[in-house]
Amino acid sequence: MPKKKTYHHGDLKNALIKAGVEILAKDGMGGLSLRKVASRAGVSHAAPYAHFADKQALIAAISTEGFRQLYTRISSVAEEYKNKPSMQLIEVAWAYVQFALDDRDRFKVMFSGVLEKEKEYPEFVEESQRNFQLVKMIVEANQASGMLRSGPSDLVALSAWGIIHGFIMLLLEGQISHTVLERASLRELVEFQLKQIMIGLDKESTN
Amino acid sequence: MPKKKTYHHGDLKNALIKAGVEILAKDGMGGLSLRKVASRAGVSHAAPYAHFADKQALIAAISTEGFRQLYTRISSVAEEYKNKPSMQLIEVAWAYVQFALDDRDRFKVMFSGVLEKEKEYPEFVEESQRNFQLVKMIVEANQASGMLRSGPSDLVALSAWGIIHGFIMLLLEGQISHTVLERASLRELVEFQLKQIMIGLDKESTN
DNA sequence: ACCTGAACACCGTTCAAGT
DNA sequence: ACCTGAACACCGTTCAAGT
Repeated sequence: MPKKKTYHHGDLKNALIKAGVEILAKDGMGGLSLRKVASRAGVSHAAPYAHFADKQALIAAISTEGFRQLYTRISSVAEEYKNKPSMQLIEVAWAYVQFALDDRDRFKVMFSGVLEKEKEYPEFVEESQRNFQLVKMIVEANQASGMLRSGPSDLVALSAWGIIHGFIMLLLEGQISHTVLERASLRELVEFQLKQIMIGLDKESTN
Repeated sequence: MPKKKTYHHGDLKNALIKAGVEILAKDGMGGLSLRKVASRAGVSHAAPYAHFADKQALIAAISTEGFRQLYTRISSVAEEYKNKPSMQLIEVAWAYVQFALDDRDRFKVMFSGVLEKEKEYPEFVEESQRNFQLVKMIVEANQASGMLRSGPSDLVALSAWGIIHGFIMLLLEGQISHTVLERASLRELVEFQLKQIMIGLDKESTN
């Protein structure tokens, strides 16, 4: 018979990332321990150290993988609405909000400073920059189609990203007041936020 | 002679909050342990449990105290620029940014979901809502003086807060690209962000 | 090369006991 | 009422050893 299994996995490294994402979704950041991740992947508590220098390195890998998925989703929505300039920005923003809501704790890990010394993880930095470049390109397309004011595209991209990112952060933190959330759907709130920086939309859109 | 000291403190509860803030500033969230806080306050590791149900309760108290200080700073700046409508919003936003930068890790604790089940801490909820009400009032004053578009003041307040909050979060997370940070000062970036939602400022302000 | 089991220092939390 | 010291379960990390 063939050698069946080397020890446990062909690819423990990715199995650990996957286990980490699952634990994050179930138990949140407070419940994410390296020992639990190892156990869920079916190996001893010391096995992860063959693939990750420490807990931070696993968190970096989880974040990096998250950025890859975010890029895929955002770029496919941007492509889909390429010929509908009036909707593209809003749909992209909405996809970003959904990404955050789909997996709140992974989003927090990516953006809330759980990962310290992020500079030490070049893949993490690269993936996060790739996402910003994408936003910048989308902003440039929206400036060309007259949906956004002209101006340095990286600064305008920062505004657009910031306004949606701030909204999500306040939302995830439960900082958005009850009365606001009762009056409008999340989708409407996102549109209202974004329309603040879009051109020719000085009318109120929500009451 | 008088009884000298009961055991150690007259007010261990506040001494623990203070010790927690100090450890947070020095060692960050990862270095904040209840045992270290107790030790810094000069008591045994079990003493905090006489004043806080658990570690989360101490974190809630630290956050609540942070919101109190934030309110004090924001409202005093708003008062100071009450008769200078063109500067008020920018100065308030700048004070918010400085508050975050002064004590990055405390800010993260307040806004990055380290505190789970925040609903269980009524003082925390109350202080955070008090801050939002303040922003709303400032927005209303700015609408009255023609600096901000009309519209439901709570939604506009959410936009203004969101855009600055998003900027800070991206900044603290190191997500703002090198090239952007080289071209403009933080102060200029904050102004650029805010001018996106202010009236009659369609010109570019930064190059 | 990849994984295990024992070991160490540290942590959150509980509890009986002391004043 | 306020605090201590011992105890327990859990955690991150290291290391000698096994295949």
